[in-house]
Amino acid sequence: MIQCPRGTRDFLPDEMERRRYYEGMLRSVALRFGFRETETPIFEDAELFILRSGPNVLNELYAFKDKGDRDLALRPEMTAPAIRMFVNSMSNEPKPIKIFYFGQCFRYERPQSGRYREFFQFGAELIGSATPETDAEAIALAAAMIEALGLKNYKIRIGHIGVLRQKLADAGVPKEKTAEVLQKLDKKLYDEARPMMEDLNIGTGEIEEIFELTETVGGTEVIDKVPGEPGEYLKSLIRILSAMGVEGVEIDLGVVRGLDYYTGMVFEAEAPVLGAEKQICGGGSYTLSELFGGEKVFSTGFAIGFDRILLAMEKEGISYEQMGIDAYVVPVSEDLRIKAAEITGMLRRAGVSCDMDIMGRKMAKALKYASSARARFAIIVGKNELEQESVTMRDMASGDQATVPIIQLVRHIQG
RNA sequence: GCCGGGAUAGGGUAGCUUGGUUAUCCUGGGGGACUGUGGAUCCCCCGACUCGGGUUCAAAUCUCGGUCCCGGCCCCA
Repeated sequence: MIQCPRGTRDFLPDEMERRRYYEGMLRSVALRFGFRETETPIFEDAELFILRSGPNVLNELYAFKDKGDRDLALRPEMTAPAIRMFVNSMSNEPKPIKIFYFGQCFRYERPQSGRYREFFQFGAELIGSATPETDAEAIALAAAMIEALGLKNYKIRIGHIGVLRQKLADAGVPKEKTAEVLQKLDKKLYDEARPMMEDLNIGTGEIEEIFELTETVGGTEVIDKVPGEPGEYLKSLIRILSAMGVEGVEIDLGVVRGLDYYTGMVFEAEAPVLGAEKQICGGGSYTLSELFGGEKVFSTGFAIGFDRILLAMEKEGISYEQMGIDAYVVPVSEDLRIKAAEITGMLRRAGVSCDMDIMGRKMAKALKYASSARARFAIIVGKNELEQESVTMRDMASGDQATVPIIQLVRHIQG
């Protein structure tokens, strides 16, 4: 038996229905915020992902050559494709550009809880604007999406990469070492960061100050401790968020978001129920367009890990009620199958979701099937009722039955 | 890439320590008892030892390897 490749999944009808339901929910929230949906290819020129990434990214890239000897890669994320699309064909559109997308991404990683090799992301980008309002829009959208799904236990943490970057630069950390130091600071590996900075002749006092900055964590009141322009920026960001009704965010200057294309605000959301892989959302402001041959344009974006957030909801006990169909048509006897087909066709044309027995089952088994198909009504087509151009309509939940003229059937089902 | 735990019908499981007839039970699926009424009962049927090698008279059971799953590390655009 052939099974699905490691780290991938089949989605059976019940689960697929649930996923589509919540996906639709996210989509409608994004639309409500004035974002418009886009879609980019699942594979791209490998260059697109290699340009801005370090060796780790490369190791986990699903890259291959096609028959035309082109170097391609399955997308590991969707921000780069979105910006490529912007540079290719949207750069003359009125700003700001607000887009969102949903789709699968691929990373060759070791699967574990909430981590797959094929996984789904729901992301949004605001392109061409660099105001605090822009960042607030992104965070507010992320928060509204998480709220809409009904997740209770989550935390949004906002940082500003400019603070640490500035501090490191002032302290004399050379540009090419910055990323390395930031990486250690992100993980709070002070014992490793300290000798690294000592080697760069950074004074002990300054190292302590740097460490202190990464420890600036807490409610919005800690903003006062954030120095300089970033502090002012975060202040106005929080003010806007609060005006929009987004409360309870945390400030955490230790949020560094690993990679070095972020330029200012960065944020993450996590759901503690998930354990090791608890991050459900991440984003920030960045400039990428010039890397892909466009002008330098400021953007803010984020992505929600769809699989993870669904997992978190499950762990919180948020249950999803499966949909059923409106009606299941069952002929009483063999000679009425054509009549049943006729009624089924009529109902379907009228927009009633409707199914009928196609296995030649007897009535008892057909009703049983109707029940497992979650039909609201069974439409029993029998000789006696047909004499008055009627059928029996059975409420599957209550068992109540009524004789209904065929011409009124649609109305009865929809009412 | 590293560490640990696993894999028995579609789903959930017993058996494995101590190798030995036809691999247990529940559920599910198909048909029937019921010729015009479901989720009840009874009967019949379908359906599994993850794959490959080794030890042995004999392997679901012991052993080695592959694959996949689960938890964690690394990483996380």
